[in-house]
Amino acid sequence: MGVSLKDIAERAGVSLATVSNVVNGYRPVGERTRQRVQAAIDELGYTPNLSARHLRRGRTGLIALAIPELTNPYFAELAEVAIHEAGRLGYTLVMENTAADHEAESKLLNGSQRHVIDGLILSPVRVGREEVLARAADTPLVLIGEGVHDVPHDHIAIDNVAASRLAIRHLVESGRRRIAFVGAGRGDDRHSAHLRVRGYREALAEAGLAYRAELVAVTARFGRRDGVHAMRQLLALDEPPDAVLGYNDLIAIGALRAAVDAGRGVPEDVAVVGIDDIEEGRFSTPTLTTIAPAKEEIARLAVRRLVARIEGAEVTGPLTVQTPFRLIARESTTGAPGRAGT
Amino acid sequence: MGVSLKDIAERAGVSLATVSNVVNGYRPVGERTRQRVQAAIDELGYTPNLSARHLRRGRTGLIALAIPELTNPYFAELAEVAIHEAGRLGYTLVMENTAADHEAESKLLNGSQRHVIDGLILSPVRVGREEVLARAADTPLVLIGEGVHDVPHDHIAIDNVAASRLAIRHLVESGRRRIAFVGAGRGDDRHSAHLRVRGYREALAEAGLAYRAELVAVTARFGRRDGVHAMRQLLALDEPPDAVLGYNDLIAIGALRAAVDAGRGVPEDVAVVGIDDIEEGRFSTPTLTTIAPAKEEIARLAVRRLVARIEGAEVTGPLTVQTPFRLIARESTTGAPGRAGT
DNA sequence: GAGCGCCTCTATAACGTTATAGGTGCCCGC
DNA sequence: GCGGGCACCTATAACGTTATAGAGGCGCTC
Repeated sequence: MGVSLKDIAERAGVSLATVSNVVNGYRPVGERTRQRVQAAIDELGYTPNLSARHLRRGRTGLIALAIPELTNPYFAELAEVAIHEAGRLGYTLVMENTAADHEAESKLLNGSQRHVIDGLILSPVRVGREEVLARAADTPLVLIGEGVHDVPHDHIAIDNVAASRLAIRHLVESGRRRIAFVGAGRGDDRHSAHLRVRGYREALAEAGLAYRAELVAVTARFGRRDGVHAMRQLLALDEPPDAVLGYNDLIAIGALRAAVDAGRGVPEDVAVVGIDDIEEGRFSTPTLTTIAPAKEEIARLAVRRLVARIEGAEVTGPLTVQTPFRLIARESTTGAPGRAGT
Repeated sequence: MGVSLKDIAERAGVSLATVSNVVNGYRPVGERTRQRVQAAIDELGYTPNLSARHLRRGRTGLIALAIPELTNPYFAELAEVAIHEAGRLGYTLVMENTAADHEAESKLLNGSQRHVIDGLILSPVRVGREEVLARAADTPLVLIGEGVHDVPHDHIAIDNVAASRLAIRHLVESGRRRIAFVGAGRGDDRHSAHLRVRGYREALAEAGLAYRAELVAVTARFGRRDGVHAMRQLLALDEPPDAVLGYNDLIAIGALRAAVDAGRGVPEDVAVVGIDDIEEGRFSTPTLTTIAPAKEEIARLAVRRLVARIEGAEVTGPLTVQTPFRLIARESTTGAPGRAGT
């Protein structure tokens, strides 16, 4: 169907191997021949057949980014950078949607797609340390976000405990005393929700504030809807919170909206902080104070690490990389009317 | 490296071809042999090498979904469905981010990735009818959204003129008289922005309202930020609008926020409507009235059509399919405080 | 001026599949 | 008991690429 190396070889009057060398630069080719071959390539419009190349090379040029949900803007933003970076390095990124489903994560991990992808970037939610350790596939794996620690794989994440602490400190400094956490996980120690709760507790202790179990709301998932439900219950308490840290921005936005529904002023009656710095929070009413992780850095680093492993490069430095983050104070805690979009 | 057909063949004591037939069911295989082969497959953990299969079959099993931006929730929601549907049909979906860039769209269209993907779903923004007609690649193409018409390719979209009209009619019925449109395109007739402006004009005419050029705001792009900027200028007019239709929900949300910044009440002073029904609008303050296209249907249909073309199936029915849409009235036009999330 | 090495280039064998053309053995009908 | 047909299976040639081994020509050294 398409134009193949053979066609070019015939046209240019050289051997197959020479054309291949012109295309790949694996072996040097004489200047005159190179030009003749290049001319033939341009004329016939040759593009390499990647299936054949991959078969021969034993690689597919595909890497997968597996995230729990694409409709969470945090992951969409991450994916956008990752796609670009992968392309830059000559790889094609395929998105896998685990939907926070245990089986889906497990399947990806164990490479039911064995021959399809050269490597996997996984944001684990349900899958645990043991499963990662017991992983059968032989392709490189890079973990992003929290969930699994102490495994022999690259791992890019922020320090969730510290991030959470920073958020709480901000609330304490602005005079808040009854601070709630919305979006705690269901029991599993490994999930980042757990780490963020830990940071919350540590920061409360630092500030000399008591930890109250009724102010920590567990949610089934981590969307806006969950934030709304949890916040409604918190606001119905005899002593409702005067501030809330959401597990992520989506939950915080849900909490924000629930507060409005209940007739509470944000931040006068209750301040709200999220984590992720999704664009939505820069335009919400009020705009959302948040902890901003270096998303671009996370995505880029993950892709680069993975590709380096695939290509067998010597990767120096530790397996686990903690990327920076910072607090961005906006209306939902400061009250100072800001300009939207900043 | 991996386990190949050959290994299975040796283990089961049959020929290569037989194993292939067990795997693919191309030719019938005796029950006893089938079981022996299947046992070997299970024992050794065989998975087909897709590169080889694709080389042989001339297909890659990959289809691409090219959208202008993944961080627009509308497209993220679309992509999520498309990924799932593609997987169901045995294809892997790769996301291409055109960033609304002309060159990127053109490259994809003309298959600089010729051998990589079996088909393309494109949401065209910059590329025009002529370019689609002149397309060099021989792989099937399905267009989604507006932008290009009257081309010999499948095309899935809503009737933008009608959608826009419906939105305006809703505003007129609630007593609005100075209705603005935010997010008109820059001059190119083909973009859906143009069609939505047309629907806007038609509906105004129907209602006996005059069309005023100063109420149609052109924006460079279609994000929240653009909505904010355009709305600021509209509100600075001597006679500011009492209602706004945004090109999409993101623009509408920007407009909403700009109105709040300017101290205007929504919807008392100015009503706001968007198009897309992204989840964000169900939790914003106020919640956003919008035109909801049948996103799932669009994504599913696009993938199915494409796969049908790739597999050479007879596709009946017209090339262009218009999918349904409906108006969802929320606080930003009704004022009636709703419950968030609906 | 013969030998050696280098620089180009070629021939060819994989990589793991699938499809085509053929080959068994067995049962059936005559 | 023998040819024909069928059901099942095998051998093998592609698909387009890359890597390996090696062949030819030319200049350099001694």
